[in-house]
Amino acid sequence: MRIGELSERTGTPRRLLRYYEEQGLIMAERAPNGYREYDERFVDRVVQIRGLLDAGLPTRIIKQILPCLDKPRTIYFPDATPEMIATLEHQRDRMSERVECLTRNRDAIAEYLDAVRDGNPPDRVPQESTAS
Amino acid sequence: MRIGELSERTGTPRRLLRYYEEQGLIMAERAPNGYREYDERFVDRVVQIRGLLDAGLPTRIIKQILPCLDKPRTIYFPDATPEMIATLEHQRDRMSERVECLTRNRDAIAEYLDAVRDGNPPDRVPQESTAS
DNA sequence: TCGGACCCTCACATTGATGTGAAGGTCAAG
DNA sequence: CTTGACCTTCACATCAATGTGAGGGTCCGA
Repeated sequence: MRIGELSERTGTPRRLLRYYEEQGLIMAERAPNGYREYDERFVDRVVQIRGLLDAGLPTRIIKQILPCLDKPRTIYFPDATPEMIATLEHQRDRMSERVECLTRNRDAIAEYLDAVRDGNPPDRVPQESTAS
Repeated sequence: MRIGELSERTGTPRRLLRYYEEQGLIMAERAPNGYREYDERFVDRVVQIRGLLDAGLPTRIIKQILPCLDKPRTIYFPDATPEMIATLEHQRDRMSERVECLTRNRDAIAEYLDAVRDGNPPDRVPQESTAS
C-alpha cells in the first residue's frame, strides 16, 4: 500500500509517516516512480510507534527497542552488544516506572470518579460492578 | 522551604519549578521578600508531576487531574461539572491505554532480554575488552 | 489530453518542555 | 560594608513532534 492508505488505516498524518522514516523507525520500499510502498505489517508497526510516542518515549529510544519486538526474531542474539543490553534493561525499568506512575494516578482518578458518582464520602473502598 | 531546597529534594531544575507554577500545577506562597515558600507536601507533588509528564501527559491535563488526587479530598463533589467528569473519564481511559501499551512492550523487551541472556555465553559480565 | 488525486522533497512555523544567561534584589557571615 | 549564595523576572535558545504549504512529478479516468 502507499502512504495515503497507511495514513488512513493508522490515523497518522502522512507528514508523520515520513518523519518516522526519517528517524529510522520504519523503512519503506520504493516503487519505480519513487512512491513509498508499505506492506501489511507496517500498520501494526505504526500503531505501536504511536502508542510508545504517546507514552512518552522519544523516537531515539523507540528506534532502539523496536528491533527486539518483532514476533519472529529478526535480530540475532550475537548482535546484542553489552551497551544495547544495558540500554534495554534501563528502558525496561523506566517503562515499569511509568506503568506504576500511570496506574497509581489512573486508579486515583477512577476512585475519585466512583466517589463522585456515588455521591458518597470517599473513605470507603470502591468496588466495580458495572461493565460498560 | 525555598525553591533551591525543593529543587534538590525533587531533582528538578528551579527553572521547571517556576514553569510548573506558571502552568498552574503548583502554587507557592510568597515570603515578604518575594521568595517562593513551599511546604513538605510539594515534594511529593512535584515528583508526581514529573512522573506524569514523563509518562506523556501534558501540563494542561495534569493540571486538570491533580486536584482529584489529593489524599484528603479538597474538591467537593458538587464542584465536579459534567465536562470535568467526562474529561476525567477520558483521561482515565487514555492512561489505561498507555499502561497497556507500555506493559506490552516492556514485557516484549524483558522477554527478548531473557532470550538473549539464555542464548549467550556467560562472558557477558560487564567488563571492557575494547581492543579497538 | 487534461484534471484531479495521488505522490515526492524541501523548508519554514509552531508548540511544549526545557536550557541558559542577564540584570538585579535579599540576606547572613566575615 | 562587602561578598557570596540565595532569590526574583525576563527573554531568548533548543529540541522533538507536528503543522503547513509551496513547487513539482505520476497516473488514471473522462
